[in-house]
Amino acid sequence: MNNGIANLLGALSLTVMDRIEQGAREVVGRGGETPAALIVIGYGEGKTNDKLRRILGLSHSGTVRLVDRLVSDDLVERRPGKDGREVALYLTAKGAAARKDLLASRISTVASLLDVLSPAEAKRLEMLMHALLTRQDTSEMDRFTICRMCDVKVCTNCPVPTNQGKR
Amino acid sequence: MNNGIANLLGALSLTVMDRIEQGAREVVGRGGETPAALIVIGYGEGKTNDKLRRILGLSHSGTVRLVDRLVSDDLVERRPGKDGREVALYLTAKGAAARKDLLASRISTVASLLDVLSPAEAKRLEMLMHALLTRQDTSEMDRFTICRMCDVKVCTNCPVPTNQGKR
DNA sequence: CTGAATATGTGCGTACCGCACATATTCAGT
DNA sequence: ACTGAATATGTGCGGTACGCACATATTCAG
Repeated sequence: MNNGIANLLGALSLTVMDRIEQGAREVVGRGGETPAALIVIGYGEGKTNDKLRRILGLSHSGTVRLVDRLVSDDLVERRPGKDGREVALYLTAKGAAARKDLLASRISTVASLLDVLSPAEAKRLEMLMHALLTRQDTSEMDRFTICRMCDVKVCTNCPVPTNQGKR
Repeated sequence: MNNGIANLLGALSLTVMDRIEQGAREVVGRGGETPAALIVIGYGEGKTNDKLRRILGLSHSGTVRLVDRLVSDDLVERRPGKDGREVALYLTAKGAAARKDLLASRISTVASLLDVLSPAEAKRLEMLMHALLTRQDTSEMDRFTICRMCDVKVCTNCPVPTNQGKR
């Protein structure tokens, strides 16, 4: 009977995402999965269109149009990939800057919610969230999708299983 | 320096909302704020269009079109309100059933994520989340917006401040 | 009784995304 | 080497979700 806790986690997650999305929209002027795409592309440069698609959980055409928007905003470049079929996605200088702002906005937004906790409480919460994520079954919970907005600079000791390899 | 914790909470919130939204789309066949609207309308029957708008954080016209969709799906009825200008929104029988499914889907989805925690861990997490929400400054964190997807049936001891009055 | 405030509805445009289809490249098997 | 399957991308088309500006109807304050 975790229903009360589930409701709490649902409400908390809703407000956290409301705030993150609002901040992201202010930074890049776009919504949906577009901000996440910018972060994912910068996470591993030269990423292919199809890998991006799977991480974001979008359809193929949706991803192409998303990249179209990023290119028209001068945030992303399409370069020829190793394989003649592939497209390699790279951030422009403007895109890298926007990505940096995006990550900073996300962290500061969420951190401001956490400020009401004492250091000891924050530490306990951290351990519980860490355990919660570590113990999930990764086969159905794709780690790149979970981490698609993460700032690896501040994420020491990532709890999501098998997050070592770049692939 | 809550940055590591902030990143964890961001990642957790993202996956929680991913799952809730996916379940909601399967239940009502719609996305965006439409599922939340169904829950909010059922939360206090006879709600006016404008109150719904403020809770969902949408524009006026966006709310009108959202209600149009709910009406065309036979989930909501527009009845004349007390004030001649107002419209009173009511759930149809189909709408009430869909709302119930929506809430059940949300709770079971989140609860399945929580199943990896021991009862003691879950209790600790509950207390921390409760404190986190209770201590927020409600003036900028509208409580109805936070709770717009909550199931009041399972939310005993709601942490969001001044949640007693209906207004 | 007149103007302001409130509440709703509409025309129009846009962002975001999926389905079906077309095209180009690579790979496996005979 | 050649043919079909698999892979990766792009496009036509449509639908959903939403905002801005405007129009309309009702209520309220002076």
